[in-house]
Amino acid sequence: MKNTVQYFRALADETRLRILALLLNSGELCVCDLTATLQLPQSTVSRHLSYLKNAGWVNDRREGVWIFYMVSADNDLKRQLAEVLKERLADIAVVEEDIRRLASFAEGAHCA
Amino acid sequence: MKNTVQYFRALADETRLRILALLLNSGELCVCDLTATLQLPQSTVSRHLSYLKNAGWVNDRREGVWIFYMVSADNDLKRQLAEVLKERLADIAVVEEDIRRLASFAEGAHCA
DNA sequence: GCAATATATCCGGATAGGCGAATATGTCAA
DNA sequence: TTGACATATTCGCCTATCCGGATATATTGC
Repeated sequence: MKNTVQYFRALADETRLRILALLLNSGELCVCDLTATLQLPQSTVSRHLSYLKNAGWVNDRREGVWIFYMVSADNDLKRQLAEVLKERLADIAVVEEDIRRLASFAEGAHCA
Repeated sequence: MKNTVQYFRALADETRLRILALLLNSGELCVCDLTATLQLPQSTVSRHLSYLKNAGWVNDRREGVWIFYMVSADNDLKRQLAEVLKERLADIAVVEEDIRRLASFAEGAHCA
């Protein structure tokens, strides 16, 4: 039960929902892409990523200087929720903008 | 977006998940049945019901002295989440016990 | 080793939200 | 109108979590 509550607690925040929407849309992203897309302070983005990781919602992978995050849907509940999020978040205006903004960055050209 | 966050915030608490699991299982229940089943102080149950109502997760209906609560899944997101909850919460030990305890009460014999 | 970049963590301060005993409100029946 | 019961709200207290600037900690290339 505690895990279940934690999964939902992690979803109870606008920034984290935006992050998950972007990751579900793109597969994986590094912190700098997320920071640029969300237009939020780097410490804020990093803190929320750390929260999502602790809650079991994302994994990370280092590649040189960059750390890429991806959604980890490794049980039935998370899998089903991820499906709902992928389908429903895309309708929300802020998320639409985020996805558009992310797409407008040059491919593979991470960070400033 | 604010509504979406609020839906998830309402799910980010063990007591509220237990309440929703019971309501999804039974259709509707009065506060005294919930209090007896959850074995929590009445003020706690009432407070969480009020939270769920504000968040748009439940509706209530008065019948004499009793107030019955039922899940309100009146949009796609809530409908899909309710489906996931109904399927997934039932596996959790605490919820199984709750449902068993509720069933053990005499039918229609509300409250002490 | 040093500079540059990416990421994580620390800090102080604000706010939300949890709890349960006590109390208020609402409804019915006699 | 009074008593009994169901429900809601108030209260003080405590913990979690948010924020973002400042500061650490990688990692890479020179």
